[in-house]
Amino acid sequence: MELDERKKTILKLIIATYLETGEPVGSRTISKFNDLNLSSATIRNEMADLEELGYIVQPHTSAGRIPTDKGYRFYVDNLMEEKEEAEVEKSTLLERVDRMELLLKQVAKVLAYNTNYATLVTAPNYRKTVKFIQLSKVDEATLLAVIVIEGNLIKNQIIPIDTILDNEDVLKFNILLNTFLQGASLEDINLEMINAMKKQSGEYSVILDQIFQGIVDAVNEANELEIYTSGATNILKYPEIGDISKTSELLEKFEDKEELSHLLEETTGNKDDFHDIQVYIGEENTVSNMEDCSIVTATYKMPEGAKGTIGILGPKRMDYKKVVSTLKNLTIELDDIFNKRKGVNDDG
Amino acid sequence: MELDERKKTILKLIIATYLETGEPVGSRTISKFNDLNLSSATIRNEMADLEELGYIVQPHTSAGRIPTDKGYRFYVDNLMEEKEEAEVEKSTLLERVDRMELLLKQVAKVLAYNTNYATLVTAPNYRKTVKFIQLSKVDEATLLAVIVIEGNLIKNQIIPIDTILDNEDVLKFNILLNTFLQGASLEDINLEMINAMKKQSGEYSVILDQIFQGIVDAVNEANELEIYTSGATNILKYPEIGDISKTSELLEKFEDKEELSHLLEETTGNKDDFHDIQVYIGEENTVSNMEDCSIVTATYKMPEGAKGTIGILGPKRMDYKKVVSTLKNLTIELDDIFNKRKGVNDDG
DNA sequence: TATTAGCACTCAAATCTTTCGAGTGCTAAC
DNA sequence: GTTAGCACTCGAAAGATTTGAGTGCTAATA
Repeated sequence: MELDERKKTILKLIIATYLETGEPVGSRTISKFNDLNLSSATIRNEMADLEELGYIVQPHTSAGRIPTDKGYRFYVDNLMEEKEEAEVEKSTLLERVDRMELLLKQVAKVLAYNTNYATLVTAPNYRKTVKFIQLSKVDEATLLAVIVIEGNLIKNQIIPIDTILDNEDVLKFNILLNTFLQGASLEDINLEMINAMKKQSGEYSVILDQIFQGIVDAVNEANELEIYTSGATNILKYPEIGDISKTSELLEKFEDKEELSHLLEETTGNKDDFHDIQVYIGEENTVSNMEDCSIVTATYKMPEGAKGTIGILGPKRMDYKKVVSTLKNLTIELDDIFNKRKGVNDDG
Repeated sequence: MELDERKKTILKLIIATYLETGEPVGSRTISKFNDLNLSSATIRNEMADLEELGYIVQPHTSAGRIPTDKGYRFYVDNLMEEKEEAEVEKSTLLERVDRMELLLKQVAKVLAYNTNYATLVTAPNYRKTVKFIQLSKVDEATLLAVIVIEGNLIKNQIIPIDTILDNEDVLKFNILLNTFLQGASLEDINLEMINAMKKQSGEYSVILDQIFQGIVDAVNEANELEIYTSGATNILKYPEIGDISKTSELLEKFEDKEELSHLLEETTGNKDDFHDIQVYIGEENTVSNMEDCSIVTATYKMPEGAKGTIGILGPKRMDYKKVVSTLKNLTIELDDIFNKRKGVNDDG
């Protein structure tokens, strides 16, 4: 059965009211909306239909109705109109920063602050290439390798060495490293390349090994999955999770970046919607312990087609309207930073 | 009234039992300890005395006794004998790391893992001096400043510039910067010094300003209070906090580094005990919302007399024995790393 | 045919009642 | 000084009662 207009209106009112109050919504409450002009009895009949169709459910016999996952889904897809442009306060809290890492951390923080939910942001899946590499002699026994990745992700690595090098040696290494590595993507840096470098340099085989080890370590670190989170403690504010042990599990899960990556990886780039905002409601989340949560994700795009994900984790009874519009604005702002202003990812 | 031996024994048994079970301890329970050979009635009399003296209290009329803050204090100061060396499993989980920052993060983590409490570690209050500074040209419009502080704390700063510099210019700046800044403590880097450098360099006044700005930013960042925390979610496991809103407040407080610094700052270097282990019980904590917590702190020392603090935050009903001995071992290990092995703070 | 008033019914939540038992304090005997 | 014995207390758990929001159904109405 298709939902007729009236059923849609009623369903929308039920869900909107429930989102506000968190209490099961009764027929009387709905019948009070003036523009409807229906008695509670009529609403009851409609509600019975909506329940049969699986959009709402009674937590117990003599209670009002609350939305099911299916109900939320219908609401998000068909009923929820988005906030008027005027209503949405532009955040503009993002400062310009040069380093992608800092920018994304900031995004997570601002978003958590604005929404009062837990937020997570992944770095874009762009092909990370070495922009610049610098080996310096800190003291007789120590080198410092600094690797700047495209997007100004910076990795430092202390390399203890046995052999004493003079400045000229270090300079030579720098030229060697930059010749080979500049512009190379991180995946390119393999044994083969290292061997080629070794061949070219000839001498210093032991120390070269130490240096390469350091650089490989740094590169691996740079290649690690980067997820920035913020507002984890907001999870404690979701009363529907209730049980402290459940909350605790959820919180721990939220701190486990490995787990979070699973949460987000399926989301990136499924559709080609405008900013690809997606909502995962309750059981739609494949990760365990998240049945009582919803996750809203958005995709931001970098000039070369690389994409990253921004996610908001909240209770099912989440202010979808606000979250979606906030995310939309944020991704617009981000795209702006990445593309027009030629900021973070400036190739120079 | 002084506590006689028997009262001490009974108090110790009461507290030890309570630490284990978390339930109020009754006279019958204590009378069952063989080596005591006293009836419950006698214990009751003694308990009445101990209560009058303020060491224990009844949560309600017909319940057993639980320790007061004063009781805990007496236990920690006089009754608790520390764990036998044999019982304590050496952690040895600390890997050698070159960078102070990473080491301290690891300390916090290992400690949280071992104790199941929330932990916090402050960086030592040593006079931070610049060990090495390196300016590099990343691309035409961007410089990268890398500053290595004593202890191998590394700060990176991206400096956007307007003027185009050739490599020789950069080299000149590097020499200039290192000449002035190497060995300088962070406090030394003030306007006066910067002006001196400017005078020496003569030209490029605009770009020098940009560079100095970047370096000052990085230095300020390095000078910021550094506190590393771990195991915050363990707070959720303290049942005595109970209320989720209280727990939540505590958790938020724990994530606020500013607040934490207050918590620890009074502790450093009060006494000159062996590793200066201190216990703050309940109301003894001046920070609000922490009345139901205890904090155990220890001091580690660096060769030049700099000190840092390691703290463990747990419920009042905390395993003081274990925590104190764990902290003792850890500080010994840390002192070992800092002093003997000449690791992290190696002056080269 | 759709809507509604009316009414009996349901059931969670709040409140009160009862029971139970661990633990106490006190007294009198040892 | 120690202990057995006993009356007493009071929280926690379990059960009983009340309340009220909400339902479904039926019969009357427009």
